[in-house]
Amino acid sequence: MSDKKVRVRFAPSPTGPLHMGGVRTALFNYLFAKKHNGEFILRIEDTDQTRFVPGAEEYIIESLNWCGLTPVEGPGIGGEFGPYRQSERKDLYKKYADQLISSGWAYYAFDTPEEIDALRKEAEANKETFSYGIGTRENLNNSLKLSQEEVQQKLTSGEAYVIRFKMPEDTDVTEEDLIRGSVTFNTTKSLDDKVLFKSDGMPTYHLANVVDDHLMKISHVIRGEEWLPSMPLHVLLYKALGWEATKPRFAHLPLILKPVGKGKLSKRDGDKMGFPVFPLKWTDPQTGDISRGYREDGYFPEAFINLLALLGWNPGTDKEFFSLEELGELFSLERVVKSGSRFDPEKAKWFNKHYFQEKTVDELALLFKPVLKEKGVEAGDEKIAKVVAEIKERCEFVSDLWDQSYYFFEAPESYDEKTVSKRWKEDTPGKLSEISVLFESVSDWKAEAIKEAFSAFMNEKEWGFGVVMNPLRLSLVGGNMGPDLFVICELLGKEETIKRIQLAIEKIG
RNA sequence: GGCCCGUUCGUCUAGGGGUUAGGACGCAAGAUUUUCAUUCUUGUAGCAGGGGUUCGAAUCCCCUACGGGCUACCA
Repeated sequence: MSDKKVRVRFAPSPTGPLHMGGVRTALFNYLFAKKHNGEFILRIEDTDQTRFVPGAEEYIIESLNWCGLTPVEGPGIGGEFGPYRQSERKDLYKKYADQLISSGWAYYAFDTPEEIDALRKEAEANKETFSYGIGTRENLNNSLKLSQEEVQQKLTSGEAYVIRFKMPEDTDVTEEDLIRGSVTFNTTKSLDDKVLFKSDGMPTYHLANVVDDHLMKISHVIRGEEWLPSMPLHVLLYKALGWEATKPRFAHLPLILKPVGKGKLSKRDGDKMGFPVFPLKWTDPQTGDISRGYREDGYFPEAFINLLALLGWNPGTDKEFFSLEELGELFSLERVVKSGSRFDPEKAKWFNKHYFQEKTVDELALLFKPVLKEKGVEAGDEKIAKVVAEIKERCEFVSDLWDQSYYFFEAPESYDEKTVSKRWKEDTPGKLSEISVLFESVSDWKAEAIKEAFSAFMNEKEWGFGVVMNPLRLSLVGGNMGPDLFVICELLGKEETIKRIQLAIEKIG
């Protein structure tokens, strides 16, 4: 490996919200940079103006920020290799395309999209695939076939053209992938003459990405496996442009697959199975469709990062929880697995639960307050903290806090039917009435004291604890959930506890 | 179809010639909690198939099957 400074880039296209697979690509780039004291750069690849989606770039940047993957150079940040939006670099690419033409590595092609489409359809009808390149280019409408005069005439008359790469014949292109090892492609067998420069004056991804990586001194190209088939084209482009000596190293990451079924993870899977596939909530500006996000679903960014890091990478130890900083110290491309990973939403929850449990009661109480406000509940900080302390361990998301504790803030409106039929006997109302009388007499309303009084009373009456405790819980909570019964009594307060017992006797009967 | 990449418990993975094939999620059972959850313990389950190479193959090679990606004037 060369000893030049490590500079990596995350280069998304602003065509919509960033997929969690994209976030993982960004993460691995970021970690690789951290590991090697290098630089992590954001570059927006917006060479296709027809696919521009308003808000997508902002979404990408906000997502990276939420995850803590902050670039050192990029749009809105600056840097000495800017601009970092390809649309703003438009004027820069043409000269490289021209250079390739004069050196014989590329040519003008005047075929219209309709003509190519027709050829494609024709081939399809014969169960063949049309490929513009070796074997077909000599018979098409381009500067290889046409005379110099004809080409010149078309050019000066302003006829639309594209510039295509002239793929050399029968050449084996071998390149070392940092994850997969040596990969070889034969040009004649698998490569066509890709368009480098479009008729609208913009470069395609292939040209822009090679030119920018070179100009931005990118040392390592770390991207998804879907780019592996175009690696030989890019390698050849570096050669054709005379940049072989400083060509970056390549690493192609395995894909994230659907939890069940075939194929890579898509937006639909999330909708279908009830988990987010995007880091942040996204509202489609065209259709108004809403896609849920990890952030809005209550995941902590550290959990999201942790689960993403372990999807396709592991440190070779049994350790499973890592901070972003730890990951930056441990990461290596050698330990990235080669095969695609199925995403498991259950394990994602487990990661969040871990980080949830690691939060202090005060931190969680702070997160809980806005939820309470939204529910129209007024409660003092002290009570909120006490409640959170009691129910924390049975929650894995901030949203669970309310589900597990609403009865501390408002009396149950209904009683769980199963619990009623199982625990509420004929003599229950009578027993509970006696308990409420007993509670009236408890002067020191603390869990310990209540329990003591209750136990003494139960022993004196020779009643079974379960026979009374369960319906009592039902009266206070509305179900069979919650922490220690006497703690609930204490937090509810004497008056409210007795009120709820009487309410349950009335309502259940 | 063509090209390329891949294949260890249901899932994420360790292991890279000699291992009782290890861990985690999930699931199940037990313990504990006079209740629910937590927690703890135990269990469950895997080298895609077939040929080689070798004293010995999950591990190296080949074939097959299966999975995945790409095959646009999209990235």
